[in-house]
Amino acid sequence: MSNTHPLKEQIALLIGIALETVAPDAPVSLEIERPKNPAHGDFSSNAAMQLARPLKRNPRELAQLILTELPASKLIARAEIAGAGFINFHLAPAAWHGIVPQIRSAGAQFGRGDAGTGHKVLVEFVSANPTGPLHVGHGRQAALGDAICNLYAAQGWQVCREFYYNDAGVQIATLANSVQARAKGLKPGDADWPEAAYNGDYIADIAADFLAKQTVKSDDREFTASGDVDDLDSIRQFAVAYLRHEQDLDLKAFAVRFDHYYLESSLYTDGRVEATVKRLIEAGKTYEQDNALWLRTTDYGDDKDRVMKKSDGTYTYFVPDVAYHIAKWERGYERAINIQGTDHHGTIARVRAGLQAVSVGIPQGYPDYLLHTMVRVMRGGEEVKISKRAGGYVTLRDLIEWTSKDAVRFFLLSRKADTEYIFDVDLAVAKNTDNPVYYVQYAHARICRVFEEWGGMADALDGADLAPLIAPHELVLMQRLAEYPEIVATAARELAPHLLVHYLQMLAGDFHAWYNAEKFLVDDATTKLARLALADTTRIAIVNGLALLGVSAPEKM
RNA sequence: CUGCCCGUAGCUCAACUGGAUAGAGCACCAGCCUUCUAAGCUGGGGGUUACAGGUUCAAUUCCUGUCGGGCAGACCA
Repeated sequence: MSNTHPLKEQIALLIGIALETVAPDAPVSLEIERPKNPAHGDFSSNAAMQLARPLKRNPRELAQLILTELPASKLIARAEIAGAGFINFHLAPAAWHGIVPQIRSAGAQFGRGDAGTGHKVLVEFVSANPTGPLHVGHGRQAALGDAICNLYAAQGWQVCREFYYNDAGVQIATLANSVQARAKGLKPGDADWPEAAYNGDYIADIAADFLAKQTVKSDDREFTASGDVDDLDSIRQFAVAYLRHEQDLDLKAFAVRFDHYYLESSLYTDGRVEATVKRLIEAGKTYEQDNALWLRTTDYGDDKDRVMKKSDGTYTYFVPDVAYHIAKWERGYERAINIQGTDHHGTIARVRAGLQAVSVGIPQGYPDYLLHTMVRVMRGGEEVKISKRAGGYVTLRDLIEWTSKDAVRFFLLSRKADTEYIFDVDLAVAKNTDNPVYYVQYAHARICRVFEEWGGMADALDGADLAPLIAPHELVLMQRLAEYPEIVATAARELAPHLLVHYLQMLAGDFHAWYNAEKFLVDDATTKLARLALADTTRIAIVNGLALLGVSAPEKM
């Protein structure tokens, strides 16, 4: 199964043959479009307009020549010239019927492609430091990251889902101090409470478990508390393990899993940071000034040079970041995608500069970044800003508990990453057409209900005569279904799952309209089987599409 | 002050990366249930694509400038 439009390619082929005669030497980028206006046919080509200038001829005349040379095909009902020189193709209904058995035999494979076979991609997302529960922004990352991984896997890529975190920096020290203060019985606001501290209630929970000498186990570590309030190292390790476990629970509730956790501290212990600095110095891209070591990031388009090694001898944060990305490259990931908040955009230029400066063959745009904006939460007409668990922010788990995993995923994926999103909790739990996730799932449930009512075996639909499928609603639906593989491919390429969300809403809309206009389980057996086959095709696209988004497709609602 | 992102119907967003008359949903108005889920569907009004130039057969899309919003701009992470 390819990831292109099943019919578009065939039309392009026909035009290509005609062009060999009309304009054998002129370079034309053969793009077949699907016109927005149905009157303009099913497909259209602007080849004649592109050729008008190089050939110095009237585009409509060229279009006529192309039409004359176009090989005959059963697919095309008629082709005509329109507007400034568009060639519009109206397809025969039988051409659309062809996609139904094609999709049904592909089944779960429908929409998958092999463009990425043999290639490895690493997607880094969430990457929250273990200093508190995941908030809604992490939720947006988790939804985006998981969907993008699914989309790439659907194109044949070998995907690694990676969670990177700082387990030893300033913030972890703050965490340890906060837990220690709680363990000593202090509370936020007390005179001795540390100035830089985390104030959420969860800190008190950690302190209590630490004193009780509990053991905590997370996906990537396990630790038993010493219970000694003066043992800051034990407190730190316990708190990190505790919060990693909390985050695991958050991720589990969201049905997101990671293949690998990567620790910033490991970059120091395994010598990668030192090695990176050495490489940069040897490449002549550094200089010393004011007792600090600087990297000439301005050679690679950055605004100003950046300090790598501070005058106190420690490294700035982007040095391990560069070392980490060299490691990604050396691990064989020819493509790396980082999903982060827009507040990180300042780091892009310097990380890429560092990767270029080491000259180890890393391509210029490595890694890719997908930056997302803030999520605000509305409930009962008011913005929700605080939560019981975390204090200052709404957590991912709050949101899932108020609504559902499916709604949170679908909603957070429904907008381009770079637009701000307002999450409407009331809408997410609504059981009506206003709620887009419900609308799509409901279409699926309706199809399942029809099949239950029918009671036959899906196999009976193989080879069904599809000639009765000529109603406008049916043609629209088949046209929509044929677009699915392209949508998946584009959503992957553009790192834009919202395209798929949008598509599924359109598909569900087409189905609901058809369902309302025609009864499927009619007396005429041929018509009945044809309609059931098309409904089954729709079911496949909805199930496959929702699966890529990490959203379930219930059979009953 | 500088850099990046954004600006499309009253609201929330699309627009196949330069195509034809800029599309959906919400809200508003008018309709549709002896029917496989009305938990749904059909129709209608609503736009100088922030503004001004430019590039070309064609601009919401690309370039320049202006205005408005978001995020950054430490030897912080």
